[in-house]
Amino acid sequence: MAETAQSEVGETFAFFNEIGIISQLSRAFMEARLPDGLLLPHFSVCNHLLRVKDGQTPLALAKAFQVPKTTMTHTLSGLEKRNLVELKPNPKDGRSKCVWITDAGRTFRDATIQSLGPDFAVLAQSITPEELRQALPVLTKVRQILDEARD
Amino acid sequence: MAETAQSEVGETFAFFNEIGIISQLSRAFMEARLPDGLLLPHFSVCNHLLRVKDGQTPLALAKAFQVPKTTMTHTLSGLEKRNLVELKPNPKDGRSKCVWITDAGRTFRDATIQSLGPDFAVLAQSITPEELRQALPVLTKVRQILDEARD
DNA sequence: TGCATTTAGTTCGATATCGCACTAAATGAT
DNA sequence: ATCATTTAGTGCGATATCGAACTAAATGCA
Repeated sequence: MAETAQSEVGETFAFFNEIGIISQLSRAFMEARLPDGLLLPHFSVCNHLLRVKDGQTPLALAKAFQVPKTTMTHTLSGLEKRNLVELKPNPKDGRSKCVWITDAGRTFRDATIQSLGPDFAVLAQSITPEELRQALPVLTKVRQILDEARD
Repeated sequence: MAETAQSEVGETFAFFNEIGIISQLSRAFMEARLPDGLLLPHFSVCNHLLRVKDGQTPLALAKAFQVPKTTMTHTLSGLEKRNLVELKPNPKDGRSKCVWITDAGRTFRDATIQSLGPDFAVLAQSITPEELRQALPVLTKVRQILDEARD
C-alpha cells in the first residue's frame, strides 16, 4: 500500500476534479437554455422517462440519478406543478406512485434538445464524436464501480 | 445540420450524463470521509492552495473551480471560521484579498487524503491508473472547450 | 486631475439539495 | 392471523448554491 505512488493519487484526484468541473460547466450550459424555473434535473427526468421508460416509481428514478429520494420528491413536484409529468397511484403497491410523462413534458424535452443544437455544433467543431465515444466506456466503468461500492 | 445523426446527439447526452452522475457519486464518497460541516469544496480549495499555490485571490479561486464568486465567498468564510485558511488584504489591490492556507488547513488536507486511501484501493482493484490516465486528456479537452465557450 | 467605467468582494433573497424523522403500506416470521 | 421489520414517499429544518444589486477601489480616458 505504501508503494502506491503519490503521483497516482494526484492523478486520481485530477481525474475526479475534471469530472466535477465538466459537470458544473455542462450543467450551466444546459440551464442557460431552459425556460423559467426549470433546471437540469427537470430535463434529465423527462429525458429519462422518454428514453428508458414511463411509469417508473419515484424511488427508481432517484436510484437512476443517484440522488436522495427527498431530492427526487422535490424535483417531481416541480415537474408536476408545470404539468410536465403526472403522478398516479401504483396499482401494484399502495405506498408507491408511478411517474408518467405528459404531452407537455415530451414537448419540453424535444424543444430543449432542439435548443441545444448550436451548443453541440460548437462542441463538435473542437472534438469529434469519436473522441467522446472513446471516453465513454471508461466513464461507464468508473460509474459502475462507484455505484457498486456505494453501500 | 439535419445530417447530424440522432445517435450522436444521444451519445453526447450519455457522455454528459455519466459525467454528472460520477461527479455526484464521487462527491458523496468524499464527503462521507470529511469531518463535521466540511464539504467537498472546502477540501478542494485547500488542496488547490497546496497543489498549485497559496496567496491567490478569491476571484482567481472562483475561476479555477468555475463557480460564481458569491459561492466562493461562502466557501471561504466557512474555511476561515475553522481557521483552515487566512484572508489577508491584497497589497497590490485595495479591493481584493489573498487566501493563505494555515497549518490546520494543511493538516486537514493531508488527513483527508489519508482517509481516502481505502476508497482509492477499492477503485484500483477494478480499474487501473492507466485507464484513468487514458481518459484524462479527453476530459481536459472537453473542459477547455466548455471553458472557452463560456461567454 | 476629474469623472465614467470596470472590477473585487459582500449582502441579500430565492431555491436546490439533503439528512432526519415520520406515516402508511408491504413483507416476513411465527 | 398477529406483530415486528422493512420499504415508499413526504414534511421539515439546515445549509449550499447562485443571481441581482450594492460598495469601494482601480482603471481609462478626456
